[in-house]
Amino acid sequence: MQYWLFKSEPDVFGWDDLVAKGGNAEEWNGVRNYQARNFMRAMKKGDLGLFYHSNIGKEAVGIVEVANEIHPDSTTEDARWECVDVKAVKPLPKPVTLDQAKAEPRLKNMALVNNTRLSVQPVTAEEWAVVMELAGL
DNA sequence: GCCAACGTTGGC
DNA sequence: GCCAACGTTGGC
Repeated sequence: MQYWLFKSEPDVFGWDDLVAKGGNAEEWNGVRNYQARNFMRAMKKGDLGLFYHSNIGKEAVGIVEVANEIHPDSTTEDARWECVDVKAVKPLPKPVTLDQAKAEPRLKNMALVNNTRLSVQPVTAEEWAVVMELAGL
């Protein structure tokens, strides 16, 4: 069981959009970065992830689950690009902001803090536990 | 809206 | 295989 973080601009596709799928899986397409794709390749069905809003909000707002493992990205003909499917699990009672993550010493090594441009990234079990604590779970 | 960081592309 | 040019992301 691994933990991940998925970034999305909420004005393009936000947490509310995923929740609106009613628990159905949504293709996490549009990733055009090898590092991010490689992380998706490593994902297993049932892995959990944070849903993070970039630009607007800059906070983790919900928990998602990997519903389907890596497969071709339906939005491109380019076979290099693959993606997983995710579904909404539950919202965070208290969203965890980027500022909070930066201010929290136990999260100082998070990719979210150090590698801002990486749109799909791993989260350690320790970091996950801290985020859950900050989120009120 | 700007800019820094970073990744990719393409000429040599 | 190097590196300059360019494009994109995302915080501010």
